[in-house]
Amino acid sequence: MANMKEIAKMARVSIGTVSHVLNNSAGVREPIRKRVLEAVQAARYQPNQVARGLRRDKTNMIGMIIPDVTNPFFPAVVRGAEDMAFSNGYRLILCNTDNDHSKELVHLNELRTYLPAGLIVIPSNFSDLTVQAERYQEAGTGVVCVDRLPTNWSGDSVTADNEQGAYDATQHLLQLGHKKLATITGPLHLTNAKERLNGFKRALREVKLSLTPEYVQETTFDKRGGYSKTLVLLRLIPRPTAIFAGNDMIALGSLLAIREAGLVCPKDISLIGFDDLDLGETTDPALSSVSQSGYQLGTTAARILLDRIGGDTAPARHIVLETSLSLRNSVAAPPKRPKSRSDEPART
Amino acid sequence: MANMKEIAKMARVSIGTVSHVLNNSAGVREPIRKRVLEAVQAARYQPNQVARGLRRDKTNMIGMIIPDVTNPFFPAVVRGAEDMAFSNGYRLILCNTDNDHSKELVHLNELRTYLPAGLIVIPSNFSDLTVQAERYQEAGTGVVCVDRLPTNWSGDSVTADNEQGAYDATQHLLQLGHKKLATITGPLHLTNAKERLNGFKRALREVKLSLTPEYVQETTFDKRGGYSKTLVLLRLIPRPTAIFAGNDMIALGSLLAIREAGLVCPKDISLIGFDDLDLGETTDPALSSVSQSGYQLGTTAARILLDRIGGDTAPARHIVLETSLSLRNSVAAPPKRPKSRSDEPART
DNA sequence: TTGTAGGCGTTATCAG
DNA sequence: CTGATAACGCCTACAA
Repeated sequence: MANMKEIAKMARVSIGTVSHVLNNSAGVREPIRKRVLEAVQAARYQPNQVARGLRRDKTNMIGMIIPDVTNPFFPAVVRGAEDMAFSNGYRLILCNTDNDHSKELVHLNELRTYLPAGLIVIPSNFSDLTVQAERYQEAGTGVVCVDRLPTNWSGDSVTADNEQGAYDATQHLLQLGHKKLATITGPLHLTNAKERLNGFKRALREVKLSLTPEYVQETTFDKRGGYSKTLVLLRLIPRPTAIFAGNDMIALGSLLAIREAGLVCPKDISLIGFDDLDLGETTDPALSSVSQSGYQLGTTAARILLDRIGGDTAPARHIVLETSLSLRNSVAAPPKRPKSRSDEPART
Repeated sequence: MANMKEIAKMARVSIGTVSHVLNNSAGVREPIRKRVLEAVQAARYQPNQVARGLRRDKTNMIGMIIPDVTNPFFPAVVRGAEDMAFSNGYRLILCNTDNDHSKELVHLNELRTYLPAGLIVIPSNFSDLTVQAERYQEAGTGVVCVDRLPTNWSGDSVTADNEQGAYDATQHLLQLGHKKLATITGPLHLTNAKERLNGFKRALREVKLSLTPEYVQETTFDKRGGYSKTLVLLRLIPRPTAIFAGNDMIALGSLLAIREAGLVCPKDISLIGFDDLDLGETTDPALSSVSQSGYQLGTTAARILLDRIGGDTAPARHIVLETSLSLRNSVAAPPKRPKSRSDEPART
């Protein structure tokens, strides 16, 4: 592969001049400049990014650590980050953690030796990120946290307004007349799960509805979790008439459980999710959901990083993106009359 | 960040010895070896991958070029590749092309300057890959093609047995008694789409059913394409009683169109997809599909690459992974009696 | 404005 | 078996 020395020879200039032309680091007289550029063209020369990285102590790569690309919500974030990074000349190194904080640690340590220009992280459960990020900061490498934050995170972050989104969803259910509202939350040590629960609670509080502890079920952010916890909820007496699911995967599991129990959504029970994944459109009924843009989460995170790379030293930014309610067919007013006495509160 | 020089000083040896210990490139006497390792531990030293890459003219990164992470089938491939690569000490640089071959070209050119150890590509439409790959081969960098191949691709490849999978699906429909079979294919310049069509044709040929040209619709591999082409099919007289969709996204679009047309799947019309995506489980009816493992596609591709990196110079390998039929509720026997005369063949 | 040369952190070659 | 030392390709003072 052609290198600078060859280009210099071809253009009959010194290697330093070639570098100057390529980086605009010194005013090079036009005729020479042109000669260099022509040589570059002719040889289809492209600077070796590895050598450049070594010299500059920084590469054009942005590390991205996520739980799992395979999980429908994350690819959108990745894509957003990739688009923004790419159009600014940066490439993404992608690492999966499976929500395993020790795997995250390995990636964190490893990645630093690639001299990335920055790091975008969707932290795993019980992330050590705060400690590790300091080592990056020392090297002048920015770290942006996305979607959920480790406890005590004080660096840059981009999240959705989980609390408000959950509040809106819950309020919508309340307005339809639901009184027996349940929620299936994600792991409550994740900030996004906790915030969503808080939004749910706030909406109930506002209408002075007290929270039945059994109506709050915590599980993992996946279909299986939603399925099993829904079975639990459906056995309760009185049975909830609406479920706010911590995310769409949980909601999907719920839907399956509801169907299997011989109930009909939304006639017997309303369901609303969070994330507004594409696959919510094709379920039956189509899933109502709190919409957040993973793509925008990604672009925003990359944007912040690019600013930091560009020398922005302002205090940490905490961007919170708005959510909106995406209403489809999985919500309706609660059933007028309970089907049987067993649906009534067991007040006797 | 600590470097070799510091470790050498700490262990009171030369920098060369440190390198030898770290790479086992020379038998170092145990006491010294131990001293070095202790220093490495103490300083939490990790070799700078960029410097190493420059020196070796090869990094520990594997470039991966795909159409779009956001497209449900590809993340699985990415994940498979990432897992295999990671467990062997390699990292993935991910690039999206949006099926745009000029964007693919940019990535292909750019990526080379990062001195990747290898490249995994899911080619875009009209890919120039064959030409570009030669430049990689010259540098001794392996390139593996996945899922679909550019025309004339002669390098390593990993694909599913698209032809057989399509054949199996079609045969299943035939065995249920369907005679009016339609298919909605992906872009036929993509090898996987073409092979799937070939499988479909072979199954028909085998039972001496002639192919009605209007029953073959070509479109893009997405929901919208499936939707619009299904509308076309549903207007045909006689109307097909079964549709084999080129992939699950197309099938999803089909399902929506069928529903909208007031028909019921599978009672009025059977539907079978390809890929067996997770989201096919939650549609109503649950989607039958030809199952292929994207994950395995990814791991296999990475495995080949690792072998090449390890010095394997055997002739190009063309791995074809088996598919299986994943039967759910979207297929049934054709309706016994046509609802109206218009469903009958127009033989008069 | 252009050229020269040193060095980024590693590895590899070659003496000792 | 261990230690100097010269690259790898590029950038950047600094000198001319």
